[in-house]
Amino acid sequence: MFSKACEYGIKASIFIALNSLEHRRVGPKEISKEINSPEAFTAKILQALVRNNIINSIKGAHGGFEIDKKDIKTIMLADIVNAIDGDNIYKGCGLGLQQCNADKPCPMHEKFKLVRAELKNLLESTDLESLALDIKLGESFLKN
Amino acid sequence: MFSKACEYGIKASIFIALNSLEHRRVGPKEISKEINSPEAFTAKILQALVRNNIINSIKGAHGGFEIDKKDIKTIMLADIVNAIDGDNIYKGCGLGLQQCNADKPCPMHEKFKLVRAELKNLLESTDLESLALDIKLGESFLKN
DNA sequence: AACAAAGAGGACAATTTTGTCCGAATTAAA
DNA sequence: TTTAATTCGGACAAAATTGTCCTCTTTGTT
Ligand code: FES
Ligand code: FES
Repeated sequence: MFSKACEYGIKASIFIALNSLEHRRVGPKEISKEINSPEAFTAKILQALVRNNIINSIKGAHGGFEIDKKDIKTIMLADIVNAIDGDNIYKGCGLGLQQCNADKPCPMHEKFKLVRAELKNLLESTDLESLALDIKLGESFLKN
Repeated sequence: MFSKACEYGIKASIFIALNSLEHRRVGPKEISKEINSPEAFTAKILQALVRNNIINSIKGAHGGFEIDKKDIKTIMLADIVNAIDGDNIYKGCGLGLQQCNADKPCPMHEKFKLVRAELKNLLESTDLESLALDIKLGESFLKN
């Protein structure tokens, strides 16, 4: 469904949000440990999230990654997916036609667009804060 | 969403079904032309579909690929996806946890399982015949 | 029997994705 | 001002996916 990079990006963002709610900065080492991902690769993805203004980085000693507290509830999963995997999952044809076009649809178009719309709605309506709070309450987990 | 191999496999199966309804066998050359896919790679995927008993192949002169007419309405998209991409899209965790487990769910679990169920339903309830007939009626297309 | 027209299968190549490493730049603290 | 902790960026490596090519086998036709 999502690329590995995107999965790591989402989980990392949630973990950073969780910590930012408690004014803690975290680095790639701690993040990759908590989300069970390769450290160096995760660091690359964090860089991409920084470039896309989803998370902030503070360089130097006592640095790390954080998210402005006020932004945590306005950052949606869709923002992260878009930054890493692009918008193909929202807009692309399920059978890989060059463009999904209702005027010249692929055989799956009518049914597929419903699934795609539901996925889009999920991603656009889910914010980082609610996901972080679920973790905090022990109702969900970032690794198993 | 699906791998390229799976996209080609679905489109090829629909095209073969369409022709089998009219008692025509088709080969990789014609198939790849009609679904706009690389010929040799498509041939590989066709082999896999044969091994999975989704399509039949007839070797030798006047050979080609076909689907038993009586099977066309009972072969579901899910069968093809399963044969090529496996069942991860139905059963796997959206955030890549080793297993989707409601007792130790990832943060997306509750919402994601709904999308996944809808996708599963789509694939399990859509048969090759209906897709082939749509093409025949000019209501959908295998390339653009 | 010989030939031609197919699919089967294995080896290989290109591309993309995933992952690693290391040096440079930045910053706080001693 | 030195040092240590940290992110940044580029080069590199490994693995998976996508794609190509060539030979073998099978089978209908002559
Ligand atoms: S054309 Fe394929 S999903 Fe719309
Ligand atoms: S645990 Fe992630 S989708 Fe179920």
